[in-house]
Amino acid sequence: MNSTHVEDRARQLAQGLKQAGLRLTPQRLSICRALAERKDHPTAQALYETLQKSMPTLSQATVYNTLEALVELGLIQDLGEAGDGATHYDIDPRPHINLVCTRCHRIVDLKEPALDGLAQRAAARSGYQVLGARIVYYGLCPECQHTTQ
Amino acid sequence: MNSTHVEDRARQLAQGLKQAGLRLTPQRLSICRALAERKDHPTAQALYETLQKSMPTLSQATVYNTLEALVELGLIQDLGEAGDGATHYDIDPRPHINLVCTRCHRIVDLKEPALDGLAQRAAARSGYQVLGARIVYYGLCPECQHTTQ
DNA sequence: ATGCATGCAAACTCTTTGCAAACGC
DNA sequence: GCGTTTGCAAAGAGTTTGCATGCAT
Repeated sequence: MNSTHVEDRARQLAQGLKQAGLRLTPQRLSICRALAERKDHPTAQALYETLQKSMPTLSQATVYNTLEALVELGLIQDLGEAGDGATHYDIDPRPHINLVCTRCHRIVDLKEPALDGLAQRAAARSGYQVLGARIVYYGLCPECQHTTQ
Repeated sequence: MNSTHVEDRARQLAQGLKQAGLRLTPQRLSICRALAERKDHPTAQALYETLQKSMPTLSQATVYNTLEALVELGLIQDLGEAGDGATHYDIDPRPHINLVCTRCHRIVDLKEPALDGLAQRAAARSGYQVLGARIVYYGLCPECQHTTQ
């Protein structure tokens, strides 16, 4: 997870958008770069606030639109909300478990081999065309278990 | 899934609330019964609208509060939103796959033995106290795959 | 040059909140 | 009777929308 890796990932996301026929605007590039730099599971608002520092005219709509496009392309995951009412995104599109703390709203990833191929099997059994996954367990993180409130 | 089963399930939910120290109000009983009768994965609003016919003074807050209590007790599942912006609930709390159609917003359940014990293993590996799950694949249902829009 | 994308701000919808009245236990 | 729960309505927050302007290709 060095800076080269971050740049590669940003390029992957941007290339994905381009190959889908979307234009590579400075805003979209910035969003892809911001996503690749993130080590957490940001919300649209969090990305917007971060990006606004270097791009004051950026609008929320652009952030939401770009995230939606990336999700539909399967390049990032839409994790739903984490107890804070806002949708969180996962930069890693590979199937894995997301552990959400409903108290501090932090999310950690967990590699889980049992999930490999599960989406394909589910698709075959149900007839659904599966476009994305949301494998989330929610509860309390180790830290929040030991706090009174 | 006959009417006896529905009544049993409603009683289970109500008993769960009672054992948690919550009072068995007519509103809560109605919500439990409405949940047990459902064969789909309703939103809070959908339940509210259904219940309002027989209980005109019921407030949205009560529906939201009761659903939140049932989720925290692990009696029902909070599936997050299904592409329509509203949170859907699953009456069945056992671990299984939920297939969400992002076009018609229908949700189907899929039994999946690979999920058994997964929550416990994830909890052990991560230190999280796991209180609930949200195992969702989203995509297009067989019907919506064959519609132009 | 063409038409997709952006910015802006208002609108929309789901959900939550506060407080007085009602009622389960 | 006590303390929780409800109802009501307004507030709150995340997200979406519409349209004129701007820019990637």
